[in-house]
Amino acid sequence: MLSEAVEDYLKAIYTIKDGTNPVSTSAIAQRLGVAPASVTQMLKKLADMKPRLVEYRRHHGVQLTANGEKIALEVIRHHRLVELFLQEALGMSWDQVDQEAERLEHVVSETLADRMAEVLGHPEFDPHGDPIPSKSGDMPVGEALLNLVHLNPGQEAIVRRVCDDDPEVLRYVASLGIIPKAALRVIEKAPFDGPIHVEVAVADVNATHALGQRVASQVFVSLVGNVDLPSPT
Amino acid sequence: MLSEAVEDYLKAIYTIKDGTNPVSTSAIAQRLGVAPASVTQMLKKLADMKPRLVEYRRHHGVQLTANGEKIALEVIRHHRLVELFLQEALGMSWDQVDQEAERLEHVVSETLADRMAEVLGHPEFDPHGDPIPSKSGDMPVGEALLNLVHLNPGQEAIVRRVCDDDPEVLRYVASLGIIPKAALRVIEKAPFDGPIHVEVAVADVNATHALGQRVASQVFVSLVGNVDLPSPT
DNA sequence: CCCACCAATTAGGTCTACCGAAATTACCAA
DNA sequence: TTGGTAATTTCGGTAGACCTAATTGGTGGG
Repeated sequence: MLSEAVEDYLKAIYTIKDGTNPVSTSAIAQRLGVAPASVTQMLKKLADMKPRLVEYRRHHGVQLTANGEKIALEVIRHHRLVELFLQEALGMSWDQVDQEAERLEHVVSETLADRMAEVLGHPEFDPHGDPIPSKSGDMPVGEALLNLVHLNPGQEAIVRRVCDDDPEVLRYVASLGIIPKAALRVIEKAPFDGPIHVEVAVADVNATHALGQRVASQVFVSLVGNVDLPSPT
Repeated sequence: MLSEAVEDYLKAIYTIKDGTNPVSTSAIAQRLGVAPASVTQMLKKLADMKPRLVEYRRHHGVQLTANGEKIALEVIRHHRLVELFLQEALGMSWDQVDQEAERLEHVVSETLADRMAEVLGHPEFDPHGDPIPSKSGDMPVGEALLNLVHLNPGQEAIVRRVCDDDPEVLRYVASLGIIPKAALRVIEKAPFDGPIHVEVAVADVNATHALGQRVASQVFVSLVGNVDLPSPT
């Protein structure tokens, strides 16, 4: 059995990586809230494990090996299944489930994860809209998503994902009706990174809200219907 | 937050203790599967914690303080709620839930435990018949229980608890219909610690089984109806 | 009343995962 | 080509929890 620390590092590397570029020591340190020196040490250990979990070149970052990625996906699968289960089966709010899952992901057995997946009907997305890897390690691919801050007035979209980093933000946007599957339309977008006014349908009533940049940038959507104004950057 | 090790020691002390006698170092060592030296070291630490968790006198064993007992009960509550939840909500078999709960008990938050208790209807006993402490730390008291090996031929009883130490045994006795609430009657008891023949009602059909001492001693019952033969030891 | 024996403790060491400070490396820019 | 700088790594240490081996303490049998 791998330690929690190892699982956390693999997960961090997986979620940070963008394309095939190696991931930097400092990015991992920041993500995990540890000192860069600790990361270097751990990366050396991961690169030396019997089944090599990462490809590591000093001063050039790391990449997961196939083995490492497999484990990262298992941890992520557990995390997201737990999140969804806590919400669906136990009625916990979506701003609580992430931190709970952060601890549970390491101790949930494979058979327990399978039971949850079964009960939930082998779901593809967690409460925040993040994809849940299948048992075989395949990530469901949704449509390409746009950040809400990049929409222009008049555009209509469906909320697909809300970044789960900040529980406060989650609670706030949920109170506005901004959760995955919700429909919204951009009414107005103030210049100079000003607030974005969006109209959201909540219980048959449309309400408009002004979202600051900080909040809007956490929301990802897919466009729907007619795309009015192509964005001039 | 207390470490898992601390929680495990407190739980062990609580479950080992009998009456008000101090618990011995070696008993704890055996229960936790660690060396006695490790226990001594940990007991000193527990006795020195800001809120004292145990009363410890060198060479004379330990006792939990009120604080220590409170924490032990919380851990046990989490453990048993998890066990029951895994069985009820996820259909896991009763021989699997203990080891799963062993890991989950340390990472389940208070609010998650409360949600489970709520969903389960504030249950008083776990799948093996062990009492689940209330949130305020009260242990439900059932009837006084007898070990199955002490019953005499002709006596009828209800199974109340099966010791959860050995999953194999759990699986075996469950296959015989011996689970909490099941009714049974002792048919015959071979001398010299020989097998005990019991009749168990399973799905309207009565079947009799011969249980060895090892197995029977794990089963606890409460007598029902007329007590025929008082036991001559 | 003493001693031997067993339980318990002390002493010294390992392993994991952290840290801060000091040294090193990569890389860009003049 | 040569710095300078920021990112990384090395180095020496800490804390927790465990171990083995050696020692000490309590106590029941003689």
